Amino acid sequence: MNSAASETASPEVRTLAERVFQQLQDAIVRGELAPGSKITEPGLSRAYGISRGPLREAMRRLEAHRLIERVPHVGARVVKLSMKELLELFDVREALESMAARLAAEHMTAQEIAGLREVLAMHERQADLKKGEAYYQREGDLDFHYRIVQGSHNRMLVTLLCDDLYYLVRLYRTQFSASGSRPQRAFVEHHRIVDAIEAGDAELAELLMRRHVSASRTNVADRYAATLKQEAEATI
Amino acid sequence: MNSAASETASPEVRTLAERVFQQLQDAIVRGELAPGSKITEPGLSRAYGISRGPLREAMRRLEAHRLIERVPHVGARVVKLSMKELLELFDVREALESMAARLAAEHMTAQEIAGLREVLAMHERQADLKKGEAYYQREGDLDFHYRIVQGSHNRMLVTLLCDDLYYLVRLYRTQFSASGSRPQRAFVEHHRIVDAIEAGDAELAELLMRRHVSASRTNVADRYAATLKQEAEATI
DNA sequence: TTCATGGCAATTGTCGACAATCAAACGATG
DNA sequence: CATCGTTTGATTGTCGACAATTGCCATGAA
Repeated sequence: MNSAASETASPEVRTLAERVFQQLQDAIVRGELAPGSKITEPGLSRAYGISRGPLREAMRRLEAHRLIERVPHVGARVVKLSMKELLELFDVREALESMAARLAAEHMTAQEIAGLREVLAMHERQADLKKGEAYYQREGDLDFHYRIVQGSHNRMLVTLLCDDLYYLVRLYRTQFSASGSRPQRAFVEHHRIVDAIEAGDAELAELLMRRHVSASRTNVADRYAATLKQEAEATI
Repeated sequence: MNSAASETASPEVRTLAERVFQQLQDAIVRGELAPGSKITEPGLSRAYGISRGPLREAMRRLEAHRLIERVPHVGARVVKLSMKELLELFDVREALESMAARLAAEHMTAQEIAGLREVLAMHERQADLKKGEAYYQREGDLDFHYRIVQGSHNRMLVTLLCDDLYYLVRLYRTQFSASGSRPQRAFVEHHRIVDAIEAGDAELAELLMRRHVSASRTNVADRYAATLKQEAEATI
């Protein structure tokens, strides 16, 4: 099939619009394009060395994924998540991911469950080695949730969460420079969720995932409140 | 502001791409474009009298809304919902709408609740007058759910359900020529949900909505199974 | 008859240019 | 000096044309 492993890397990025879409998506999620900053078509066109045609299609897709906001005849800017919208996102995640956990408990294969345990073990190892570095762990956290969603075997759910919402979650982590937060408790909760899934206890898996996401939500909200308070004290 | 009420009707369809997007969306949902049929850019370009540029952007948006499926360098065709995907859609709706009901019970204003009761009363009147005609009722059913989602005051939830998934629901109703189905029970369930919302009982509202959507799901599945059986007998 | 191969037509992807629209800078006027 | 209208500059929306890729069809060989 493929003689070498180089080439254009990704599996099927046949079109320019597709490639520049992924590049822009990455740039936004990684914070290289500042949130709220205005992006112009001629500017990006020059920066990426392509015409405005494919670029506009890429921007349409970014808009559909809620990574940029467009106003007709005015322009587009990178989304700037407010705390309100972030909490909204958590509500949606709570609803969808608890459903995903329920379906995962019903449909996940033994092989998929084994892979899930593997991920969990790797997290534990990392937590032992470098206790401070929360970055890898956070990426791994997303990987954990990712696998459960995939385990639901519900294509629509997978698309919604993995293709749409998870990019927003990652975007939040860069925009709010989300620090680690409660690793031990999260580990325990993850373990219990996997146990429930392995036991085929759909109701329990759903309940635990719901609590897990909800706890994460309140944790974020508390942290944000603390940050606000801290800023207020600093300006006194 | 506006001297006459004619013009191009819709409030802010300033761009050609926006207009043709809505027209295509309507045509697909209403079944005028057969499901599974291939749509070509030159064809639609001629049919709607516009260039391929705006048309491609409209098609990108249709793809993002899962109303058409595109393959690079090959073409696009109108989605053809399978029963599996339809049941998946119901699972997602169950998760999101139960959450919406919970939030609605917490955040809906007295005015919004009054509007909801109005919708319910209108349904009852219609059910009394023309008992057979289920079409209006089905549209009204969507209106009922629509208002509760809006009442959640969660913008992300509103976008997901009203802008994305409800078009798929309507598409299913045309593609499967979904007949009325269980009007009385649905009425009762609707009433109880509104009661719970008005009482501010979030947990109950969530539970009732979950059951409501779930019951609708099993109803659809049963009907489909009956249809399959009927077809099998016809071919004997 | 069936399968492989080559060419051909159609469609998609991409580009550059023109027209419509908006935002801000500038100047005029009360 | 503030406010409003005008003008200018840039950006977005739209269009037609060219290049690249795909699928089909005919032709020929096994």
